[in-house]
Amino acid sequence: MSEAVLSEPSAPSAVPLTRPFREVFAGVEERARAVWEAEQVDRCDLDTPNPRRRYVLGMFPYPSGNAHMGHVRVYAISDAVARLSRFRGYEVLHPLGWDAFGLPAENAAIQNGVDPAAWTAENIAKMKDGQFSRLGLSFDLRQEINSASPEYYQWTQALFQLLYDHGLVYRADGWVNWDPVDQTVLANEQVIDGRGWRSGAPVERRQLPQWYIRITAFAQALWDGLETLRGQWSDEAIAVQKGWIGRSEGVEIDFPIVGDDGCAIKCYTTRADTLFGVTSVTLAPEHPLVAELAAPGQAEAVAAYVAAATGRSEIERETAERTGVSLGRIARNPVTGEEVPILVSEYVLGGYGTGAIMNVPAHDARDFDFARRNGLPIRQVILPAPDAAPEELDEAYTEPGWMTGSGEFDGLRSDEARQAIIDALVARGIGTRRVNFRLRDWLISRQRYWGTPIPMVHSDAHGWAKAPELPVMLPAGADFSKGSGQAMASVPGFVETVWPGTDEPARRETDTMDTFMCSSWYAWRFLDAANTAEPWATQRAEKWMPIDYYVGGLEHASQHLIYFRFFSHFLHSIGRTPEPEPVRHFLDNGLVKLGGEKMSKSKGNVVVPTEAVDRYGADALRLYILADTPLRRDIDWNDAGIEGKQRFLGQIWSLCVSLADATELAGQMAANTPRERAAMRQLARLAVEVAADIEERRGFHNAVARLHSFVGELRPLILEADAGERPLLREVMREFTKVLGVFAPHIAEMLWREAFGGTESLFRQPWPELDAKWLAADELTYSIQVNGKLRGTVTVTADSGEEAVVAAAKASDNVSAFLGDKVLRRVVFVPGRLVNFVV
RNA sequence: GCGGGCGUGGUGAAACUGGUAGACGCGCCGGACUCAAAAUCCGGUUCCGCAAGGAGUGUGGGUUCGAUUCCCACCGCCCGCACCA
Repeated sequence: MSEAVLSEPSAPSAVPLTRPFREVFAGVEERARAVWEAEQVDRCDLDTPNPRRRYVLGMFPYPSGNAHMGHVRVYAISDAVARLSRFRGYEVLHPLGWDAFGLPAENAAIQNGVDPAAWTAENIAKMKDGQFSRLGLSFDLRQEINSASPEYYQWTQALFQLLYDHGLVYRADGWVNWDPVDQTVLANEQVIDGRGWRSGAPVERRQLPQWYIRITAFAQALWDGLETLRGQWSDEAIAVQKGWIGRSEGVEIDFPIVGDDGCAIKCYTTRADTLFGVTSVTLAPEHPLVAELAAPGQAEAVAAYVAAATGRSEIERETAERTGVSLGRIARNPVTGEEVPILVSEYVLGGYGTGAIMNVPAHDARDFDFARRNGLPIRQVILPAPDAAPEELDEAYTEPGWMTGSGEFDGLRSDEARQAIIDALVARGIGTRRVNFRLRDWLISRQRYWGTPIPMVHSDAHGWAKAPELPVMLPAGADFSKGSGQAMASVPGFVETVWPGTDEPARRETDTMDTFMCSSWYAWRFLDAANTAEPWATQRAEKWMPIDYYVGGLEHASQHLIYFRFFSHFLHSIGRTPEPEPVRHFLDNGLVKLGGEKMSKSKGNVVVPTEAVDRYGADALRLYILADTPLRRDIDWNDAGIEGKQRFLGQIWSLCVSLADATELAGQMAANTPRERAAMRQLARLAVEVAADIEERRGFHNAVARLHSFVGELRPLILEADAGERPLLREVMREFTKVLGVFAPHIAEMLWREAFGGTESLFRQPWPELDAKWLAADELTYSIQVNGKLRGTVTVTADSGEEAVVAAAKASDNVSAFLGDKVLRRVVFVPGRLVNFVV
């Protein structure tokens, strides 16, 4: 084998060009990487004066220790964008970092007694040096970050305190999602179908004091910002965000309590048009007035109901029957004056709106069930047609319609009546227009060790204060035997401290932050990873933010991207980043599956990237993973597919090698023969379309298809070329290596140098820019239709006008036969495309 | 239930603003090279038909000279959220 020769970087001419590619690819790739390393080709100048700049970022990985195909897909995409951008004259920031806090490291510590920091460092080394490094990704590792290092998390802590200073952090006693297996509190986004997202255990509800970030302060801004992303984010990604933010417009209505002057229950509704159909008012079990309002005779039943409901898990409550208990009190409908009972039921959510609702069984499916079950009246106030009569309902009528039984509003369309009723309520001071969001504040406390310590101290006398010195170091030597929540407290000397500015005793917070805190601001840290004075210099953010292309899975659209956007909006509001939105183009990629199933170790259906690299090479792997399947769809792994890509690279290899000995072109690329002109046209189109496929159309798979087409067109030209044509064809293939390099950088670099005599890296070269004339064909093929049916084609010179084309079309055999002696009614002429005769 | 995506050959898919449906890949078939095989290369590959021709993008309708693309109704699949009043 030739590896011995190949691995010697000072002997570039030693690449055995005449050997078949599949025998030498490993050496070619190794050598290309050695060259890039030696020449520092992947460096980014963060202070560049170049006005053309691009920030290309793949979501940073969790260092599990094993690179998987999902990583390959993300970085094959980001690297293609990065390399194309460099060719096109941009200074490109394309960094790599590690999302290094999180549960697996801690679980390893608990189970095997290893130090989470050591475990994590080892995994990072494994992934970086043994796995990612073999893919030929153009990262500038001078910007590498590790979110679990004190150099990083001191700034996570500083930003937490900055949020605190702006009133965006608070501590509250609240109902939280408690994961009984992982022994921690979970954010709403981490509860999936009522179960913990990692443990899968049914989540319990507990009331505990926790730290929250007031992301709801930016709910409207986050909602509005989505419209600015249209066309740059997929509709699906925007829809997921909208679902989480969940904006709705409605009205809060006061329902006075009979016999309790001045006390009223506020109910939120988006359906003010149904106000005359209210037959009860229902409070959530968590509603603060429940215990106070319960009539003496009902107090015991109410207390029992509330206790049962609040003790149940989310999943139990969601599937529960629509039971309810009367409080024994009466509310008055503020417009009709009618008296309706007040109940408590667990299907009313305590955390949304006012925690109390008005029940309109006739026009809300849930209220309909509730009324049926609890013997409440059902009163129809909206009819499906203006002349319909109210009738016994089998189910709630929730569509718009025409008003009835609603006093002065009868006969109006319900959507008009809604506004009229709201106006009347507002005018009489018993209602307030109100916008509500589903988005909740972000609970960031975690009863875990392996995370960023929350930099706060507490004293019974003074309450809470920011820890005065950062970082608050995560203490080494934790004892995990009493559970994760106690691990930090177990380290002697950690908890005990003093109240800032005094020598009075105080205690440190022992919770850590949700790891989504780390990933909410990492994009800014890449801009200034070595800064010890501040998390980043503002002028760097001015220069590089927002991210131009952000690559990652759609599964992060609900959590990470909400928090990330929140941080960006906040940072923008205080002048630390130039635009509110952090990401221009979000390239959301699908999964890599095997046999239609998600790859997983437990199923044993994993294709390991390093093994694929061993067998086929990184270039073939990267080319394959971008080919055939559109960006957003899931790939179903297929060995034959990657074999095909290796074969394709072999064809390119031998084709380029066959031209290596042609005379170097002197002067401009001028084409005189038909073969030369054809080659120039192919190259011109390839360069333009591949760039557009990637930058504008997200069509990576179409870009790869174009490479195949190009090679298919060029091969016969090269094989048939005479000696006079070979220099130009050599030059065309030399330019082609740039396009190839976007996807398969190793082979491209080596062909550029070894076959075509490049002296400086391929990736320092400009993108092929050819005269616009090569984009225009000199002949055009028109399709000829008769009555919309294809009857033939005709090829004419490109400068032919309508008359000439129509004449040629009429004359062609097949067409004239179909036209016969029929009367020509109309001729449709589409320039450059077709002629349609209507007879 | 609500929101989003999507239905095209044996298969992954393409068709950018309505204009030659199936580019490109995989597979399959045939051929060359070979004692043979592998590898490689060349050709073919929507369906019916010998052909001329006809049919064809989930189903039914519509708009149009012309519809995979636009509109209406329906069927089916996938994903996300899910008692948000």
